[in-house]
Amino acid sequence: MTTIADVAKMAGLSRATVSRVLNNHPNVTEEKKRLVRDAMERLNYVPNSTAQRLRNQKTDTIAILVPVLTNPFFAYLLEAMDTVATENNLQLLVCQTRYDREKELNFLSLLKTKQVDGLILTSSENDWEIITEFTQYGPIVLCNEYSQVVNVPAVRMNNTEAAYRATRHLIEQGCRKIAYSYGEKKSSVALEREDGFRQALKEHSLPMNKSWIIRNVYDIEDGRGALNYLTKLSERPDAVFTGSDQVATGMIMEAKKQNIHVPGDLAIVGFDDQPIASIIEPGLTTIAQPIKQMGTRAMETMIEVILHKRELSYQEILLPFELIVRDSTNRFSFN
Amino acid sequence: MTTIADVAKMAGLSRATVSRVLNNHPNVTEEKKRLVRDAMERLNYVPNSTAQRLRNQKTDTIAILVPVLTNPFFAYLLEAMDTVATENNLQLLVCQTRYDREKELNFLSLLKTKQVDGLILTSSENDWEIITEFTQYGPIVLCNEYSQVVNVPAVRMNNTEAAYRATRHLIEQGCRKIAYSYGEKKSSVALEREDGFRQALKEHSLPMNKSWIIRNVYDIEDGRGALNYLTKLSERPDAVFTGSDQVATGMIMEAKKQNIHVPGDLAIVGFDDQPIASIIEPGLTTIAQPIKQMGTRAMETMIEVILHKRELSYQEILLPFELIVRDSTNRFSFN
DNA sequence: GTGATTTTTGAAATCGTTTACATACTATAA
DNA sequence: TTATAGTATGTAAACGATTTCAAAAATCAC
Repeated sequence: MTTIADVAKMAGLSRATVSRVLNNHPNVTEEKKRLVRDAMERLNYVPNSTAQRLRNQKTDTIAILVPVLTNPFFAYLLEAMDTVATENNLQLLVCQTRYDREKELNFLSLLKTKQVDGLILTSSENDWEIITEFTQYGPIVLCNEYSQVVNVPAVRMNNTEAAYRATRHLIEQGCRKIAYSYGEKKSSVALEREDGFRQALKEHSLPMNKSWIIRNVYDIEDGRGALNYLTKLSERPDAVFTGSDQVATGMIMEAKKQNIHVPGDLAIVGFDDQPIASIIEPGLTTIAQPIKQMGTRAMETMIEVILHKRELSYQEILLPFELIVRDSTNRFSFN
Repeated sequence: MTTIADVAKMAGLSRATVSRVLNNHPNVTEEKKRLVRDAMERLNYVPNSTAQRLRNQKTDTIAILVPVLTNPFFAYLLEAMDTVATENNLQLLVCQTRYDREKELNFLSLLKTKQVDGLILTSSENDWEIITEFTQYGPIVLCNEYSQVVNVPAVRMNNTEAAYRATRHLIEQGCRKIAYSYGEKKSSVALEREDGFRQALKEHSLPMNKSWIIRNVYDIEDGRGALNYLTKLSERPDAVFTGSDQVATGMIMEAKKQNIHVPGDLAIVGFDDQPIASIIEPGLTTIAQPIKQMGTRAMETMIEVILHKRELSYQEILLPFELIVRDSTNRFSFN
């Protein structure tokens, strides 16, 4: 491996001068600059970035914790973050937690071991008290998931409000027995949505049947299972508000298979407005999240801290959502 | 920041001994071990991994170059790689090239600058000669994309054969005027598929109309555009073989909008067998790639080199594909 | 108790950079 | 010419770990 010392020797100069050329310091004569550049060229020299990291005490890398890459919501979120990061010469370390507490802890330790300059959390398996501990090792920004306990910036959507609106929409469509499905039990996202859901039911004095709350559903396959579960109940719901378009899609597909009419027998609302929502038939009513904005703002906030040394503290960036109505809830003019 | 020196001081021992405890070296008395561990605990010490990387001359990180994260094909590929990497205590550095030559070059330099121990390429924008140059800086493995020019392992599918089979299937369905769409011009994947496509046409003495070859289509939106392009032609094709389920999906959606019947007016074959292929109506006939296997084998090959110091040379790992027939090409019993 | 052997520990070099400080050189002003 | 300021370069000490080598301590054999 060719090092700065080799370049220095070949150029007949000291390592310091070579380093100065490398970092565009002033006060290096054009002649020496040329000498150094020639030597670098000849030796095909590239600085070792591990050494630079050690010396400069920064990595120019941000860790992003996501549960899974295969959920489009997180893929698009990452894409947005990546765009901003790249523009600012920062690397992204993409970390898949697979909804696993242990894995998440390991990734959080990246901050401790100084492998990354900052960390963005998009979901979380551990208690907020535990996560709070890690804030002493480096900047953390929350995106999507959030908590007031952890004193850090949070970029998010008002999930309570969104769930409330989605549920109210179902009620307005004439649904009276509404089910709710979500993924992680502890997730703030799921809790908030459940709040909004309950609120809407309460406002209309509708019952809240415990067996209509389904947890641990994440993807299309889980959605199919959830639908099967619902159809086996003695008292079936006439609508379901799901935590994800993936799940809703699985439900619609299984409903078709079982000749359950959507929305006639069962109206379905998804979440995220993923491409799939407008592809499946019937089109899926869903909540459109400002994914791109969320990713962008989260990364920008991180950059403020990392690059511009801004102090980091609790700060809530609330982004707007939109209820997209499609046929999966259209009970008045279904064919 | 607390360093190994702090621990050493508190334990009343040397840095060397602390390091030995850290790395489970033999020949450290239980008593000193305890002393060191206590000190680490008290000081909440964690080794700085940048320093370890510099000293050990390895990063335990593999870079994976993918064009985009939002294409499920690459998301699933990454997931498979991630699984194997994690089991072997390796980190993944996910790099989005966005089909950009410059970006790809920058990521390739990660090898030069010793930021990663190895690199897996899943697509490629630069000439193979350029990529060959980088093999001197560290191990490269090809996955999906491939080339015989670069003397490195390649895990892939026989795309020529797959395209041939898909096209023949269309011909067997009675199609005679078949279009072909792909993304990257230089990509080996696209070239191979075009080969297979041409071969099948030739075998059946079918014409190959230049205006039926559509390039630069990647996603659902591009698929819509491609369909619009085709419908505007004076001589329209009666089938299209696309390079991706995303594109095929876009075409189906736009076809519906324009009242073009699939497969009656236009039969469509996709590629990848993404979830979407069985969700859209009509169901999409497509080639199922062994994504999980591809990712797994590629990462395993890399690990052989990194962890077990196996010599790396050209080696082709060919994996099987499957033609999944659905309604988008079923011209005999469509309703 | 002595010498040989083995185990345990520490001092110092190393990985490849950057930078504070010292020094040498150049230019300017009196 | 000399003092002064400013510019260009080099020396050596970081950054935080690991490891070689040597020395010290413990163990063993007689």
